[in-house]
Amino acid sequence: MAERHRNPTIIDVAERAGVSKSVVSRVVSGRGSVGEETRRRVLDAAQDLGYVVNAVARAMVAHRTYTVGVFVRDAATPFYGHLLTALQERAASHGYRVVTATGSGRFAVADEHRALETLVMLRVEALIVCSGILPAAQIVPFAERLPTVVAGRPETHGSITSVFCDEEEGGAALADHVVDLGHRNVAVITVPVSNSVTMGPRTAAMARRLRERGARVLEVVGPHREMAGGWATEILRHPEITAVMAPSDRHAVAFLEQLQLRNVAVPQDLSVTGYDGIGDLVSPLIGLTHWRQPIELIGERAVDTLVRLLDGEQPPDHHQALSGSLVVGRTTAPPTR
Amino acid sequence: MAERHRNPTIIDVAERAGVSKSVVSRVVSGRGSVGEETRRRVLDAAQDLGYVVNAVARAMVAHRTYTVGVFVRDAATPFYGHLLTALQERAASHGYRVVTATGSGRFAVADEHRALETLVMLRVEALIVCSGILPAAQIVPFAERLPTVVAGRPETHGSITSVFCDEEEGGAALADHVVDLGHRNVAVITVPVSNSVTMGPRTAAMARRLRERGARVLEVVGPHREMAGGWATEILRHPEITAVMAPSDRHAVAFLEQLQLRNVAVPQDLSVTGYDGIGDLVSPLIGLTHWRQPIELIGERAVDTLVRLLDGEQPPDHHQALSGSLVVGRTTAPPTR
DNA sequence: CCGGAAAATGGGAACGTTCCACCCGTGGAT
DNA sequence: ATCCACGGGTGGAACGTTCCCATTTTCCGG
Repeated sequence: MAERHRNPTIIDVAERAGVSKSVVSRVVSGRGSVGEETRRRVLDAAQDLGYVVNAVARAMVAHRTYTVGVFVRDAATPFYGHLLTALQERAASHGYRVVTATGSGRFAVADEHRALETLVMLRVEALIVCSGILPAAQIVPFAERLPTVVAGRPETHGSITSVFCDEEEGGAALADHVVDLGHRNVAVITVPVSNSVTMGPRTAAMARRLRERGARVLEVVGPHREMAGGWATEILRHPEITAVMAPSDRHAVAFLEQLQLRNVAVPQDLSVTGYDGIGDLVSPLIGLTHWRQPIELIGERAVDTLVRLLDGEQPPDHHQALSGSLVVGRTTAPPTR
Repeated sequence: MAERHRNPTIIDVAERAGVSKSVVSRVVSGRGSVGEETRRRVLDAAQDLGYVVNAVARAMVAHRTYTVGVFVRDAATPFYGHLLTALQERAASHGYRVVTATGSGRFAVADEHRALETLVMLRVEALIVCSGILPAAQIVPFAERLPTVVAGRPETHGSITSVFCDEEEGGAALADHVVDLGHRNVAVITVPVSNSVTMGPRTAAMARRLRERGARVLEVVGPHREMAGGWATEILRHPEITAVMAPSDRHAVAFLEQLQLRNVAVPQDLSVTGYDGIGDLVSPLIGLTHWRQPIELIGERAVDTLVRLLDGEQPPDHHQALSGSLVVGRTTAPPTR
């Protein structure tokens, strides 16, 4: 099935209006000149028949789809959800459509490769990759084929342009904030770089700066948020710890839940920091101290850069590092012990 | 520009493999029989040339795009973000791709019409409309053209199938919960039906059930979350009010923020309820009492129904009302006065 | 060793546009 | 009167597939 009533074509309209298909094409595509009277007849005929241009046929002959492909590993997370929306809107304002391909929930390289391949099949004109995980090696073959921008994380490979928020800066700023408050024994929930190109460097930066400033650091390895209970147990075993730095807002929230269950008061007993700045949803009410990434800006810049590449221009910079900002909430305070 | 190096075609592959284009077509599309040795040669040639099937050309001749169009008014809200993700994943599991069209931020009917028209241009095979606002009259002309499912809200128009979560049930259940706790003076932040097909009925149901159960109801009209300060001022002017019911989780959170600013303790001074169940992000930590809609299930059902329609079957039901569930958190308690 | 079915291959039309080359009047400049 | 430019119009090729039909090759039983 699924072969519905055939859509009217340019030829049907031409017949009804008593002109050739060329004229109809010129009317609907807006290029070339057509007599006023004829134009009106064509428009009427199109209206009567319910004619709508077929973008598929148009794309085929024009060799252009006005579509950019977005690969996002997990659109369900708020960070990527926001980013996706920003990309979509900005692309639309440039006259491009967005097709999204998602990797599988499980981390399967083959699967992600297939998702990217699908985008190529669809003849997207450019690629935006949003994934803190997909390794550069996977992206390069596609980047050689299509203009590609990696959004939300730095990417050092030569042929790829990336738009991101400097992780060092954020990690260091948060660490400074914590040390400035007077904390000397801090736990950092670290994520191996091999696990996330974003969270790895940022937690590394936190730990480094903490140490530079003379604080003692307890590193708790914790990529998965489900392990928050484990972090809590381990951290609370060290009573000297007065502050905990999480690799993301979501990690921080998961950890806060655990503290709530254990009746640990925040920020009296323990200060907690996050990272990302996902939405106004959590922040104001919970008042999480965090480093805010300008998600919308990242999305806009990524699309703008891509459009420039599509127009044959060189992007101003291969690595566009944007600045975030420190948001001081109510989950951090001077230590009480 | 934007006319990059031409992609290799089936013919290039055929030449290199020393066969006709028909053979290549059969190999890459998997239909028809090809000799083992030949198949290998073709595959090798394709690999060498970096050939990837052109879905545009394929769609043109097959009259199928394997694409469904999703119209969502504002993808940035968590509710629709979740729904979108669910739709995307379910569609993928059926072999369909998803193209999203977004209405403008401002409420402009013309704009939304154009967004839907774009989807028709792209020859999506079916339509999923996610919008608590777009009126049925706007949808009908498209629904007559393409199989259409409205997701997330009831739709009474005959030719449209809808998958939603019964608003009456949720509103009533929440009202029962509040009355059962002993509240007798309750404020409901209502939304006019003209403003939202979902929030209107649900707040109406809340108010009705409250009255049926003998409670006094103060209706505060408040479609926009930015007005939360106003609601707080008005409600706090009525000291007899001990509970407040919001039309959505986001409204509830905005209201909670205001209460926090005014040092009103929840649930001691005031009980608060939400509606939607957006993500595990807010709920566990804030512990908002709310009616949970099965967002993923709505998405899955919507896609499944659409696929059935595409296969020429009749959907089991024009209006698929799903059940939500009451989530009792820590923002509601018996009144203390 | 032959007939014939089955498997493998090739050629061409079709899909719905756009674009190009061309044609036909009309009217102003030469 | 002739020429040319130009607005307005026509028909056909091309885009990259798939599918149908014709043709060739293979293989098997008699």
